[in-house]
Amino acid sequence: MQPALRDPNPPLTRSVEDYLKVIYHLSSQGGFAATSDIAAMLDVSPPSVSGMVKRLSETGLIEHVPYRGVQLTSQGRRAALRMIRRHRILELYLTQHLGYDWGSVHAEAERLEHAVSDDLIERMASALGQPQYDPHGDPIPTAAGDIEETELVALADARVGTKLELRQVGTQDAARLRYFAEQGLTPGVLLTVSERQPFNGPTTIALVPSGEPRVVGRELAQLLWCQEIGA
Amino acid sequence: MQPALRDPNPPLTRSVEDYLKVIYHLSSQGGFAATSDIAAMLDVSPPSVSGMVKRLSETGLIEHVPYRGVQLTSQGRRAALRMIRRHRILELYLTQHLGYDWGSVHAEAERLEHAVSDDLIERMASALGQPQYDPHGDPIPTAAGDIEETELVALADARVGTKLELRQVGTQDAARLRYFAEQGLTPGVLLTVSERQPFNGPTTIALVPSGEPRVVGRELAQLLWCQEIGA
DNA sequence: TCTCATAATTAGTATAGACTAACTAGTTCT
DNA sequence: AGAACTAGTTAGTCTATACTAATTATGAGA
Repeated sequence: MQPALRDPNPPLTRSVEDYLKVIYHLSSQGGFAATSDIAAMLDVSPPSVSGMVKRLSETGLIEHVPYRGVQLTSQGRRAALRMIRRHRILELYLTQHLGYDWGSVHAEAERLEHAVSDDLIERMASALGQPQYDPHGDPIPTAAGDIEETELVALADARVGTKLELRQVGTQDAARLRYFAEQGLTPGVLLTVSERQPFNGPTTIALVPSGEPRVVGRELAQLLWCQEIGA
Repeated sequence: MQPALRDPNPPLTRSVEDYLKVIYHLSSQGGFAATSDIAAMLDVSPPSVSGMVKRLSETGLIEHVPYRGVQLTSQGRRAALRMIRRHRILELYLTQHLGYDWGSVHAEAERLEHAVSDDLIERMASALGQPQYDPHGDPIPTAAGDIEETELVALADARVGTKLELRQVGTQDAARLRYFAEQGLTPGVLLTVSERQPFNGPTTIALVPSGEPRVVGRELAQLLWCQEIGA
C-alpha cells in the first residue's frame, strides 16, 4: 500500500498573529482574555495557549497575569491591528473585485493575511478607494494603526424607540449570515426599535425608510451590533 | 534588556511544493535533479535537501536514486504543475490588475501561491480571461494539470534556417557558462541558424536582431536548448 | 474555613522544517 | 590502482508549533 501523502489529520498551526488577533477581540471590552477562551476561538488545546502565552509575553507583545488572563501591550496591539487591517482589506477586495460573497470570504482572507505584503495590501486599499469599513461593517484600521472606536450596542440590548444603524454582524456562520441578508439586515441599514417582548423575548424593529417590520429572536438580536444615530 | 522580538535571522523554510517546483524545472530536460542544484536553487543546505528528498520519496512524490539525483513521479509532477499554474496566474493577475511590474511580482507570487485556494486562482483566471501564457510566453498549466510541451531542440540538432529562442543552458560548468555569457548566449536571446558544417562540425548562427554571427562547436551546441519560434 | 470543581499550568513528546559536523560514495587524475 | 577531490548522506541539534496526561491554583458553596 502507498503511504499517505501527508498526515490526513495534522494539528492546525496558528501563528503568533492569530493569537494576537483573538486576544485583541477578547480583551476589547477592557478585560483580560482567558486562556480557555483563546483556546476555544483558535480551536486549539489550552496547553497550547499557555505555551504561546509564555513566548508572547517573553517577547513583550502581551502581559500575562497567571491564572487571570492576558492583555495586549501597545506593541501587541499594533501588531493585532495590522493583521485586522489586512484581513478586512482582503475581505473587501475579494468581495468587490473577485465576486466572493460575504459568507465565504472569511476563510480565504484568514489564510492570505499571513502571506500578503504590506505593499499589496496598500495597492488593494487604493483599488478600493481607501475604504473605512469592511463588508461586515467593521471599521478598518488605518495603515498607521488607528481604528475608529465606535460604541456598539447589541440589538438585543437597545432601548425601545432608539434609531440605530446596523454596523456589524457578530458571527462568521454562513447560514446566519445568509438569513440576515435575506431579511435585509446588512451593515449600513437603518432601523428603529419598535418593541421588545419580556422575559428575553424577541425584538421587533422597523427598517428605515421602508418601515417594514422584522421580529428578531433574542439569540440573533445579540449578534446584531448597532450604533445609535444621533439627532 | 528586552529580549528580541524574534530571531533576527531565522532559517528560511521552504515547503514541499517549493521543492517539487524546482525539481520540475531542474529535471525538465529529462534528467535527474541533483541534490546540490536543488539546494542552490532554494538557498538551503544540501543536508536539508537530503532530508526532504527522503520524506518526498517516502510519500511517493519523487524517485530518488542515491548519489544520482531525483525525478518526479506523475503524482509529484501533478503537484508541481499545480503550483506553477498558481504562480503564473498570480503573477499575471498582480501585474494586470494591481499595477505590479514584472520585476517585482515574483516574490509576492512566491508567498501567495501557498496560501490561495484553488477557488481564488480560478476566479483570477476568469478575471484574466483564462490566459494560456504568462508575460514571458511561458505556458500556464491548465487546472486539470496539462501543460503545453514546449519542445526544446539542442542547437546542434536544429535545422538550418530556423529561428530560435535560447531557452536553457544545459550545464552547470562555470567556465562554459561564462563563455556563453561573453558570447551573448543567454536564455531569451533570439537567433537564426545560418549554417552547419558536415561531419559533426560547428553550427553558425546569427543573433537577432543584431545579426552578429557566432560559430559554436558541436560540444557546446549540444548544451544550448532552444525553442523554435513559430510564424 | 474547608472542600471540590474548574481553569490554568507544567511535563513530556511529536512533527516538519532548518542547521553544522562528520562520514561515505563516486569520480578523476596521476 | 591508488590518492585525492567532490558531492551526497547520516548523525545529532534547534525552533516553533501542536498534543495528552498529570499537576496545581483559584474561587464558590457547604
